[in-house]
Amino acid sequence: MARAYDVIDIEKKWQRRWADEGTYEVDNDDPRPPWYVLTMYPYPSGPAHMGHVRNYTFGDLLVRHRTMLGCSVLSPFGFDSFGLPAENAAIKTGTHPRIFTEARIAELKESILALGAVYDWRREIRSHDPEYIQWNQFIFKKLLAAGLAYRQKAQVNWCPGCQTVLANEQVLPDGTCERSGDLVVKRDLEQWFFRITQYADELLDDLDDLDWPERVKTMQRNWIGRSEGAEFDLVVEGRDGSDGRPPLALTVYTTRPDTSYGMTYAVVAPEHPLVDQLTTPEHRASVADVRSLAAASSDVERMSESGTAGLAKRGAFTGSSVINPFTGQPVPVYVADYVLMGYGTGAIMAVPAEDARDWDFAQAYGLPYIRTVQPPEGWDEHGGADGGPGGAYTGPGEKINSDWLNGLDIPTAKAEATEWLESKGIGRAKVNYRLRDWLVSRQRFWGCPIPVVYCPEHGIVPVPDDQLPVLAPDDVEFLPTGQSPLANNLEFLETTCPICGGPAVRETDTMDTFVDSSWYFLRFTDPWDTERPFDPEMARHWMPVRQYIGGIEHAILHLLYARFYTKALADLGVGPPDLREPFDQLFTQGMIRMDGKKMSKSRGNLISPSTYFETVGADALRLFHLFVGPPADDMDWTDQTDSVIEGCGRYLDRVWRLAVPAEDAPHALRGGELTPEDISIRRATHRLIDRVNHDYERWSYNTSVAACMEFVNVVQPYARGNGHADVVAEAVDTLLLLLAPMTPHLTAEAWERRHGDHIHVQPWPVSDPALALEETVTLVVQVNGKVRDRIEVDPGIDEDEATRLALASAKVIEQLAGAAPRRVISRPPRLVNIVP
RNA sequence: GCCCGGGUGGCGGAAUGGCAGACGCGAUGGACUCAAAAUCCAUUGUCCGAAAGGGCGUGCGGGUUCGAGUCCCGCCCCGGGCACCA
Repeated sequence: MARAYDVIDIEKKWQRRWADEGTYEVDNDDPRPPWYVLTMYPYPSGPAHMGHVRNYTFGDLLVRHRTMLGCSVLSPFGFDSFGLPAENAAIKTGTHPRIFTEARIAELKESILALGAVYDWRREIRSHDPEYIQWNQFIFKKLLAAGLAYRQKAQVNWCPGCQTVLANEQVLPDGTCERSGDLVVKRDLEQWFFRITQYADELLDDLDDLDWPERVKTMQRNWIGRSEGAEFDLVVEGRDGSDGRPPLALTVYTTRPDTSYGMTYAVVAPEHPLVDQLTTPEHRASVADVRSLAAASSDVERMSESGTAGLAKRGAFTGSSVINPFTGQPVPVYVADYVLMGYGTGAIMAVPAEDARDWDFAQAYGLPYIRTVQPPEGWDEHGGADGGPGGAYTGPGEKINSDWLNGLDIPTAKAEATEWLESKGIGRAKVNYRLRDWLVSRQRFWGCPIPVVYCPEHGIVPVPDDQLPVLAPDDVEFLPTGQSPLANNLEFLETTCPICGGPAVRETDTMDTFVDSSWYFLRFTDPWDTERPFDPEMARHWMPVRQYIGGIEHAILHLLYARFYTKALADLGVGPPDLREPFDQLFTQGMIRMDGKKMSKSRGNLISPSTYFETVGADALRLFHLFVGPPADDMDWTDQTDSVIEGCGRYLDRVWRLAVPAEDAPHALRGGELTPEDISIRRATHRLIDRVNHDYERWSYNTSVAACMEFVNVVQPYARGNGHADVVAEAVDTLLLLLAPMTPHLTAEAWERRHGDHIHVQPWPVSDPALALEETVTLVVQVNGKVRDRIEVDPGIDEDEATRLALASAKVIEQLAGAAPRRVISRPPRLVNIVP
């Protein structure tokens, strides 16, 4: 489309100037108040896509707006440059991941610059740079020394197609690999973990004070999954030690100790260490079947066959019984895969009457149930999950069939039962979490090496600080062997023990890339430091990040890990001790969909921003993303989207023509006294400032754009008619300032042509409260809630006057037809409602 | 199954319990033009009406209120998250 100004040249010119002049570079001793805004650093996958554009448009708007408000705004950028795609590309093409990654970084950086988003590039961080690796490894060693990093055997996700372990988030909900589509299997490997569970309570409690979307906080709370209950021992029948054999007991965890009188059986997980001791000879075969079936099936298979039918082959009686300490009676012990070894104690007391899963299992195996909570009337006739009779009842009610607990409510009975267990010395109150320790080792090349060596004499030995960073050699072969290429590189592998100097081997695993992203925001505050990861004083100066922006897909993993790291670093003395949370406010923008699916490279439904940079320009594309709807909402990219983007370009043309009139344009502007029309334009100008301020504060950019559009609709005819020169100048300058954070190039160029200086170093406009007040207000007159008349009134009108005016309205008199109003609701100056 | 969001014109979306549909896209008509593009002006929820004007309208059914898109109760549909966590 033909444009009113030279979009491409002007955008290039200003992008160059911001870079050359260092407009958005801030020093750590900047005297202005600090304000840290950060958009999640991206994985460099090539040129920016629309999701990036949307993201960085919001971030850039904040940077420019806050700068105009007089803050020193820290706006850094970096690249989350380690990761599997680069390594897979290396396996495929033989190109070293560094070469591949740095080419992608260059492409992404170029499109970020073309968008006109501004950063202090002096602070750029790339996770694969040796300096970042060095401090990443330094922190790992700190965690290791503090016992927050440890090594243990664990089940991990293994993709046979990719010949590598996968992160949990790379396994799709159906249990397949997101890349190859192969079914992911479990493998037991010795792995490195971070002890995030040590911070479970703090991670949970501190959520309350964060200015984050409730949705994200809820997701984190669920993920941490704190549950309170009791743990207690069930003595195996005949194994109380009286016959000379050592006593044997099964420890179970429950959140419902109050239901103990309803225990009709117990269950152990197939992997439970006591299964062999519990299983009697005649049940060995069926128990072995359950165990092998459980070992061979994926989580998905286990879940898909739940319900009574599926359960039939997924459990078996062990032949043993345990004594319910509450009743003294024995109940049978089953092995079943609906109990997980990884949670609680891997064993449960089963109460079919008050637990749906136990109910299903009991139905399948013909086990009895005893209700210990009185269900509501009619429950056993039609209260079941399928609307049929019975079923587990998990609601509130009075305790029954429970001896001394009878008559109590559930919370009281829980407390009483726990106290009883404690007094008898067979159990205790116990808090459990769903949250597991963070598995950080990866059998990959393109990641940060874990800085330890293994010495036959001294075991795990951290690499001394003066030998950091441990860098991977370049001359490796990229083969899909299921091991990091490092394991086949003897030069890297073989080393000496830092303690004894004897032969030792290096760790060949690398760290999860989420480790890299767990503290990069701290490094940004002091990226030049060569003595430590960052100076705690610099972190104290800038942190916490005032506004963090990113996708909802990071609601749990990255945001939880970064919170954990911030707390751990504070405790380890690396970060400021009082910095417990990294991100003050979080904004999660909506995603862009196309044909109902998320726009992404892997789906091949990307729309490239670069074509828009070369046609309508970055400003129009930015304005579109701000205008299209609430930033938090998802948006659909459709056939009509291009028209809307062009509409944004058209609006910018109108702004341009208003701000920079063509030489041959008719100039009818006048001077002299201000007329009432002039004053009403001034009022509109000052009201616009208030509106935009209000909308910026609540992230309502679509309505602030709408307000600016309305304003041009008013000012344009005024300026073309007999407008007053001063009034037009005030209107246009204000508009340019308000638009500057949204469309930085056009406003900069227009401002320079009008004033000769730089709009982005101007102060944000301030409205005159007297002018911003409305001159007259439309009083809506309703009769019985229906609008019958509108009267222009003074904004300061009182109740009686409003009532008087309303009752005097010809329309009202007609509607009332002589009858006296029964009631008049007067809400000056906006509304009067007359009830006849 | 549980927990969040959300259902408003042809479309994207506005609306501290107080004029529903701001703003934009699209569409229709007009001005300018030899013509087109661009630009500018006007109309644009729906029904009745020549018009003035009036009726109906925010997923469905109830309720609270002088007044409900907005608050409450019960449903339906769409999107997302979690899902053997005892």
